[in-house]
Amino acid sequence: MSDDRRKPFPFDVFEPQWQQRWLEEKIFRTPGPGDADFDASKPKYYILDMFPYPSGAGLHVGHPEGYTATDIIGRYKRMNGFNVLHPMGWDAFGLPAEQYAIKTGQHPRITTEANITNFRRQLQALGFAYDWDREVNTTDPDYVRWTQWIFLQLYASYFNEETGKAAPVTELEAQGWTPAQIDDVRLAYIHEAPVNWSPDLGTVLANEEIEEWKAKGHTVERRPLRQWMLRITKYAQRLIDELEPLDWPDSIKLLQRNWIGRSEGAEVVFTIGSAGLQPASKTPSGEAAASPDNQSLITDNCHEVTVFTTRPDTLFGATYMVLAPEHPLVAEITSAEHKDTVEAYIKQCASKSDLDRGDLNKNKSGVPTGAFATNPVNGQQIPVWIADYVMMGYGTGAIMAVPAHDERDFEFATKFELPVVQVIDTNLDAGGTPTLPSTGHGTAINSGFLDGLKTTDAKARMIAWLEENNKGTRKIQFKLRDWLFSRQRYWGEPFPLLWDRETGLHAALPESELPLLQPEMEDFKPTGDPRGPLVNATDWINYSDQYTRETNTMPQWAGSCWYYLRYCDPRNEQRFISKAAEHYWSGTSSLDHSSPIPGNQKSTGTVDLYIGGTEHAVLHLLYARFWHKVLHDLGHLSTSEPFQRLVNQGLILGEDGQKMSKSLGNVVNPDDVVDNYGADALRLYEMFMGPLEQVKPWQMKGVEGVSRFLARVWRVAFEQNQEGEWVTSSKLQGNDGAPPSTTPPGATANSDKALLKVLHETIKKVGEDIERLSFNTAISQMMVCTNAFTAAEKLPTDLLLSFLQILNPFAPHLTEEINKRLQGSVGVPPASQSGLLLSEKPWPPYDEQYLVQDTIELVIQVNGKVRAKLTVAPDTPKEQLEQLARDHENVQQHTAGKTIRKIIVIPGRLINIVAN
RNA sequence: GCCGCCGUGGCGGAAUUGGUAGACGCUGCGGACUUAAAAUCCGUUGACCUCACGGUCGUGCCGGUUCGAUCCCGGCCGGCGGCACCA
Repeated sequence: MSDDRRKPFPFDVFEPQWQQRWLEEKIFRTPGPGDADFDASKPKYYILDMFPYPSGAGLHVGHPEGYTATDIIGRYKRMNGFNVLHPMGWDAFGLPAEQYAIKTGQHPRITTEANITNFRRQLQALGFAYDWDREVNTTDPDYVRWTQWIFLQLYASYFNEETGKAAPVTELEAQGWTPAQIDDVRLAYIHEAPVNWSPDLGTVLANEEIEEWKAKGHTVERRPLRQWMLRITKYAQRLIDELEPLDWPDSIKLLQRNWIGRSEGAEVVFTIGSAGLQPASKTPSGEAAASPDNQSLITDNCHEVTVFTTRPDTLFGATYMVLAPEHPLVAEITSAEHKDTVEAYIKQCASKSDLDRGDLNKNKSGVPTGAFATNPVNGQQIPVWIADYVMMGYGTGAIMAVPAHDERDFEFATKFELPVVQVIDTNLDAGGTPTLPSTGHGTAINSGFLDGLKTTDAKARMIAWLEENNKGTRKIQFKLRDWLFSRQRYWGEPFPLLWDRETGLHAALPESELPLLQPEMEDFKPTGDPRGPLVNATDWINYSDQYTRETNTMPQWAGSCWYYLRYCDPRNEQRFISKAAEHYWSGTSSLDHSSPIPGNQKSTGTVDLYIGGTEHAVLHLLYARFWHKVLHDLGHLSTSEPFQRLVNQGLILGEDGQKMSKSLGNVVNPDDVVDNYGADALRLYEMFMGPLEQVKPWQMKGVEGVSRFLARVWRVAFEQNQEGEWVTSSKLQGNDGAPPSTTPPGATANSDKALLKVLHETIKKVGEDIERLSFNTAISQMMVCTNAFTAAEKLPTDLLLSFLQILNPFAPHLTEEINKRLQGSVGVPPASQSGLLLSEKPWPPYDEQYLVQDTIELVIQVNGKVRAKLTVAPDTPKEQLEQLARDHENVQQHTAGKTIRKIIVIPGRLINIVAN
């Protein structure tokens, strides 16, 4: 087919040429501290994309959305004198590569390399101004080395409760702590607990990952295993508090806060009579003196159980107690007559999948243990049940049930006919019987010394009472759990740890032996052995006569937790990042100049602007913050947060308004769009679709629209001659002999004045719109300007050159090509004189003098409705405007028979006549 | 169920501080150029009434504040996202 004829301008020829030149001449190389051409006096701007996982499917149109946005901002900041760090890399470890390798028998390194090559080609075909010299790959041995080094920092640290910071465990050694005691506080520790084991994947998964893999059809079950954990819970409070000053969307902050799930309340200690005992005649036991945290056996017939509650003020309303089926005390307190039903129930719960346990929450189940607990506040004997609506993983795995004021307890109490005692009056004035359960605040009743107190005061009073009487303590509880950090995979960073064959103790691999890479293996299929496939690498495991190697590997999150740091100093062999690079790119070096960019003034976070999808709102962004804080505490980083400003791009839907998916056949391939319309058109369309953060559907007709716009820009500069060749447009007017300048000349003719006005309005608006990430309106304004240029009979070339300069960040290929082709004609100096590319030139200033208007249009309203329009000089006095408005024919018609009460004049906008 | 976000023409969207609703683009319609088509260019395109001047309605629905509300407040309806027995 006549493919060439369809191309409205020869993007297929010049786009690859420019991409090649940018690469070969390293136009977008970013010098940093230590480089000969580094200028430390320049302000820095660090703009970051969420690096992709290089899947076999290649780039998706969702990728270039965020990448184009950052590219525009990066190029714009560069033109404004910033030293811009805008890097790209690969999050290349991961289960899909390993699964694919198992299926095809090819080593994951080979497929990963092939995928990266494809991704790099696709990104380079879009003309992004990355500094490819800083490319980072998480599977690269030089990168793995420092991931493992950072893990060893965590391993060798503990959380000092007094300072609220991480510190080396050597401090504790000096204080005479034993190895076992130290292992109890390490930020990286080994723990045996029920985990999410996937038999067909042959690995454990983090809680956060379960859904993703289940959705892909894999099974996940609970199974107790020994796993490496990271003590992120120690940072729960700081992860909440230090979120506050960040320039992140409120919705994402909220998501993180909810995920961390802070609850204030109290722990309350109940005593439970031993198995078989019937409720004793009221004997409030006051002699328990053990720590409330310690649910230990006190005597042969007496146990203590601690519960967590956010409503200690309702303690008088606790009518029964529930333990999680997995609670360690269940077996001990269960009476002989209930033993069979309790054991059967526990078994039934264990076989339930997580899904069932969640789905069936409408229908509560449980069985009594036969034991009774003593309510510490009134000595009442209350029955102890077990039920799976109480979970072992949160709080203490036991609750006091207050059915009158908790929906779940109420439902349970109703089903099993347990007593309900109201202790909060939520509508004192109304007087009627309140509908229970009532979970709101109110006034305490039936509550002894709390009666009459408002909920907030009652809580405080009860906590004070509990603490005075050693029956409980104030407690802050978090939903966040420690991070399950080990995986039973081949394609991940091995843990740099050793096990002593004799003592069974673990130890760090010496730093000098990093990186520790996986051994070459033929077969890394899941073995069913929960130690993972590396267990089969017998030579590799045998470290020495004394030590064997740890066989677990790290999760994919490990590499993405710190990649933004490595970009600052990617080839450093001495450290994960040099001090100088860290300080400069974090904006904390003394050389850093105060900058007018809001995000650059405070140095809370290293990266000035981070753009990516919402899918990482909690996991990656929480993990990276945690690692950053540990490294900060240990003195390795000067900032306390990684990402100062965060923006989430909205999902791009298919043309049918549904999420793109292979099964729906609505997936748009970026390569096809580039082939048919060019890279500039794809970039521009993705920015023109709508606001960056919004979810929006793809429309191929819209791509054609922006392609037409680019063609119009091209035809402002060029026209086709008889032979069909593109030659300089006859409308372009060089200012003969006058020296070329970066700013347009003043108005030389009346016809130029309107063009100058629209150009300078455009320069102003596009700059402002880039700053506020409103790319769609910036493009809209550039279309307005182009339409004016197209309509003009004659156009001074300087105006076009200024326009190309501001369009360059959006459509870099087209603009460079036009600029180059115009050199040496129509008043443009030859390339030999001004060799700079547009991308290397400064952003043009706009001139206020061209923006002033001779006349303005005012709207005249009568009672808020537009009745007339008025064209006047901008400085027309108010009195005159009022008179003009009154005199207007149409206004008089609408005010006839009415009295004018008031005239409101909004300068430059409107006049509103209030009449009735 | 709880928390959060969003509802504007036939479609994507604009209106930046409460001040002309619908910029810009797509689609549709009419025209120019062409033997014809494509491409390009010009005009038009919220609904309704009117020959016209002009008028009425209109930003999910109902109400409020205001000279004036897409924007602020209260109550509903619908869609999307997150969490999901978190005590």
